[in-house]
Amino acid sequence: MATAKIKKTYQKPKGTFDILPEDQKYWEKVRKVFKHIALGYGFDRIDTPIFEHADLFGTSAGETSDIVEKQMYVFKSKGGDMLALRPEGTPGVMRAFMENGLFNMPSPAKLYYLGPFFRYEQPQAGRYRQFHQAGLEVIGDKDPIYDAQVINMLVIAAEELGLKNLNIEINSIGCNKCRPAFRTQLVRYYRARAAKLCKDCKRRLKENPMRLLDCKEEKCEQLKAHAPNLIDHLCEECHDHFKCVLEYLDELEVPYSLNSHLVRGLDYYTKTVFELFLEDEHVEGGSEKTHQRSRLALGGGGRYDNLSKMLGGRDVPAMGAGVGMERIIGIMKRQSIKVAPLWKPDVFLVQLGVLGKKKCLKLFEELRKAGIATGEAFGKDSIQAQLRSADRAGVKLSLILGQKEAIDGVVIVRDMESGSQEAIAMEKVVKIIKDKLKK
RNA sequence: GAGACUAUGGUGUAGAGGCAGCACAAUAGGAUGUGGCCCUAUUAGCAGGGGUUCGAUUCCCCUUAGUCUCCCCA
Repeated sequence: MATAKIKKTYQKPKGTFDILPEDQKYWEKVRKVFKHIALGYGFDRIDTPIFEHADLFGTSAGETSDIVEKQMYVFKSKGGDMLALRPEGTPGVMRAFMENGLFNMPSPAKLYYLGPFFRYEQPQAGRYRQFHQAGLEVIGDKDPIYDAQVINMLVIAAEELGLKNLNIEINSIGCNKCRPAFRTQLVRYYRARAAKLCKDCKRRLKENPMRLLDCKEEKCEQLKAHAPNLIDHLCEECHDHFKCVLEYLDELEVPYSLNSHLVRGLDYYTKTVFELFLEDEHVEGGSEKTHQRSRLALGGGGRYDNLSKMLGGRDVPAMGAGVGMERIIGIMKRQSIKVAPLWKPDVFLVQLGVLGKKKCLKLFEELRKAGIATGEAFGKDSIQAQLRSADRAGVKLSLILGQKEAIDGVVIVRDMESGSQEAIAMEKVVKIIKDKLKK
């Protein structure tokens, strides 16, 4: 596909991509919808650094999480500090919240962000080493109503972008009170059957037993079926919390399904965890057409009541979510969801001769100030070439300003569809064009 | 970290062990001031390295990149 035109060492690093002009409209659309929704729910924007102290992520996500173990870009800065490109958004936002004393703002703080994140991985469908996420965080309130609202916002945003067949998978992974007991039971269950586990799970059993629940190896799946169930072991508080979340989701008519094996890979999560999926059905090309049904994760999140304390702060409950922008855009493209171009000229300015060219420069300014999208091909001097450009730009009207017209103080307005032309006095051009475009 | 497939102008493609073609796009023109259709010209390609061969873009190997699966997730 893309052919090497430049030296290999100058080419883009693996897992990165350029967002070319033709794609910008999708990005702009996603950003716009997300911002609009965030504002509609009273969220304020926050931007945190692209890199942070590596420990911030290590402590929050857990040293044995995949993200920290093998996906983080860590580097030593000149001062000797170990820094890391942010692999996700939540720790940075929580850090900013604590560091800037945002708990003194009206509580809870409702924050949103958009930006690039970095994880070292094998690139594949919708997965890059530099990717973009849009995120929401509600910090400072433990009420389950925010769990539901944040989840709902993600669904609303996806729907507004034209995505269909969305589904939330949701689970509760308990809190510091109930999870340890559950974990003990889980370990006991699996230890008795350790011989049947895949090699990854043998490791998980020692390091992070909760993750045993989302292994997809067949033999582990079989064991999972009879493993102790998280939801049966929630303490009263967690149980009630979860029940409330589900009731609120019902009230909002958010489509969801329970998934007792959803645990998510980060240590800071408590209680509610969820992922947003799109059930995508598409036809694979090739000689034998096969209907592929795939579940694509668009985003996810959960409650993280422990994070603040893990980072050495006071006890601050919080709830957050994020979506992957390239995944959303990928689906928008695959489903041919129409997005309006960012700019399309309404009129085209055609200039002829030295004097005409000069006058056009001024006329262009007036048109632009009046909010009329104006195309031009000032570099071309032949009328043919310019009209050809006008045609390709798909404008309704062309304005022709040549030597003769410049002297007479008029502009020729040509209707590109009918081919009819009329000379209009320079002073009236802007107004008349505005009227014509309205029709 | 494990595996599968792919690699021809900017894009999409054809091709054969012996001169690399087509379409689209781009650029310049087409009786000196009028677009679309059309015509002419120009620009531009076998990912990189090695091997087999008289000769390799074609066959073989390696590298790289891309796509995809597992893993994990966004």
